[in-house]
Amino acid sequence: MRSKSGRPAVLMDVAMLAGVSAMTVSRVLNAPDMVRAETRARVLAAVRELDYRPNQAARQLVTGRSGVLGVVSIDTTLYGPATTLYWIEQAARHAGYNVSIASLSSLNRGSMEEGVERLRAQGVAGVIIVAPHESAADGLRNLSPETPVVAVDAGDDIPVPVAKVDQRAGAVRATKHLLSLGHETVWHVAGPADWLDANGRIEGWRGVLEEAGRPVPEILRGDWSSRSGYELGRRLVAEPEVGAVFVANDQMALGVLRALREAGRRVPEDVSVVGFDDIPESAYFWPPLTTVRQDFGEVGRLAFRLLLDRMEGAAPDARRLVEPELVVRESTGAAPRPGGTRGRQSRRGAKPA
Amino acid sequence: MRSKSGRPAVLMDVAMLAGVSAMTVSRVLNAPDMVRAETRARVLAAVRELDYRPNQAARQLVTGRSGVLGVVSIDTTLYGPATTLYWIEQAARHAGYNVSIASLSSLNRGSMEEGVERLRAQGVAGVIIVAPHESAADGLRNLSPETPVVAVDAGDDIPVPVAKVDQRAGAVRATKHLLSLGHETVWHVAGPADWLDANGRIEGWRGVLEEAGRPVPEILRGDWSSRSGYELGRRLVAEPEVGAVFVANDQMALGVLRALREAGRRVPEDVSVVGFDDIPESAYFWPPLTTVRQDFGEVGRLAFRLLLDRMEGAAPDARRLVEPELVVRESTGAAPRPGGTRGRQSRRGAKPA
DNA sequence: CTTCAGCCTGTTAGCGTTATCGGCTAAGGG
DNA sequence: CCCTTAGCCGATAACGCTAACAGGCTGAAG
Repeated sequence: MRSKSGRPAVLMDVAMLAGVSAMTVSRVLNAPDMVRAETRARVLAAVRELDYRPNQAARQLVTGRSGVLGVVSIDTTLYGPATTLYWIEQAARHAGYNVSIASLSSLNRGSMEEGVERLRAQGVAGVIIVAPHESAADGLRNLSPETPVVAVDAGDDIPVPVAKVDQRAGAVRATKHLLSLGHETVWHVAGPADWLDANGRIEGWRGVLEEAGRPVPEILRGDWSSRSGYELGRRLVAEPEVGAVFVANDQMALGVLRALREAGRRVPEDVSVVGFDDIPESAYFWPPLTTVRQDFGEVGRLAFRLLLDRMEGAAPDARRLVEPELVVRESTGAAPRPGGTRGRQSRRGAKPA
Repeated sequence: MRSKSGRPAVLMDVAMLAGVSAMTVSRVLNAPDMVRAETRARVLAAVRELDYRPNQAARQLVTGRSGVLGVVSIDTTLYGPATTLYWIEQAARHAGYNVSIASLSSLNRGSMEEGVERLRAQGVAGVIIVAPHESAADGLRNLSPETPVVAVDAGDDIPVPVAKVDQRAGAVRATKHLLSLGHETVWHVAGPADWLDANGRIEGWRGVLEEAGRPVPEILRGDWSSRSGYELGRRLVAEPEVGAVFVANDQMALGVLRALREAGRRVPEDVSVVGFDDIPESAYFWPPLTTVRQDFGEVGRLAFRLLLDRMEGAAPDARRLVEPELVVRESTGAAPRPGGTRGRQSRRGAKPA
């Protein structure tokens, strides 16, 4: 039943209906054990009768707790950030928190700080930052410490706890996989220069090649999009000796696959390709893509746990890594035997218009 | 400069530093014209000096306005909802609103109402619902009208304004395109039964076929995933007469393409395929996918505008459609001439293991 | 019977902000 | 010269809730 008068019921209305004081109603809601069962039942009945909902603003004003946490994020349209955000929200809800978001449309020097500021003005209890950029890391450094903050996929040199996938380890696995297949070296289509993820993958890839004493080809820079993967792929097919490519995400890998096919290079017979992320579609690429799976869900949950620790004033050391996993499908295969029977002809110009 | 004592500055601190009353400070912040320029300057200086930030909870408590709006959404991991959410947030921010989210993990009868409830308890000024399900529509019907609510992609028979893409029109375009290419009829791989989008697309598709007097093949139900598209695609290749397929989203279309290729059916020579959504990757499928573009950004902005109207008590009639657009790429082509020279051999069993 | 502890409930006083009204000053009109 | 008006500012009282303390009641111990 709705409130009798127009306006929604407040604590006092419930108290009067139940014949108790306002304080008792408050207690029933916040510390039920402290009130006698019979009284409690009467109050609860009144609550239902009036369809009473506590006013969060008033509660927050007096307790200082808002029960809301903020997520500032870059481009939640991308699969990774979107998935991370989703799982943060799930975890937060189960712990009784609501989440407010601030999406950054661009990432110039101050926009991240401004996002945090907006959330803080809202009175959030804590903030999770999903903006794996170098420049975001900059912004993080001069953040006032009043509000607990944790970051997702940020660098190691920032003053807040970080939940991240071990990008380097993922790249290492991808590169070693390719080497173990007999390829002499591995080309790399990387993400944008200011993305930490992109750089972590470069480091892992380069490390393996150097350690194995292999030549390190020049990096090709993409922007995560299939379009850029395609364009870079066309540059790759111009080099007949390219036999293995590690692409920094699955979308770009899709573009690379297409460029390869258009040039008449077979995958994996002529060229092996590894992606990164394991988006749900990549198992249905042609051929199904070997890639490195990132568990974004785990990252989201971990980030939330770190924030919770932080908000409860727990040890601030926690800074953990989520392990990525190589999932081998059909886009990688043994290197063609050098000088083998099957000529590695570069069919330049065979590309259909 | 931070506040001198530990705790953050409040209105009164500013007032004392500026030598005015609290009320004057409040006015400077909310109605600057009402205070003399010289006083205003003094107050503003004090605000900066103390790094004063108004307490939103207190403000909300007294004004009743929160400046926050809520979005309840199903699976923000999907491209459509994620993009819509992103643009809602952009629009909201520019209008000075913050946004809180409530993601639904499942959509049983009450979960949507519960999501709205959670947001309302937070004191949001309005709610946008992104949950294009039949069951969501049910939940919408018995929503108390205290908080303004608008929906995205909902049915026409619900009591709130709706911003949506004209799914039917999109399906009509896709189907007519296929028919105009000479195909006798068009198969349809649909989305889940309780998704309104899925049903709108079915209606458009069926309408065109019936109007043209063509046979209406049985619908194949998927779940939006590439995996389901693949499985359904394998059912399709078992029918040699399938020459044109309209798939309800691009991810499933990817799966269908793969099943077709595995069975040795060429696209578009043997089978034409049209998708829906135009995700960024679909231009790089093999072959590039003909599809129907939905402007999710426009939908998000429109939804926000409708909500704003609603919150300001404007006319509640506004219920507008965003037009989808057919983008023709290379996955559709002329139907093979019936009984033509090029045998339409169904190479069942040619699928590589 | 008194006393004291322990449980339950009520009273009071804010939390930080804005609405409302009223007062003060200075300028303008009669 | 007084009265009005406009412009600016201050005092006070909410907004709805909870923290902290102050009782009242019960039953058991002395």
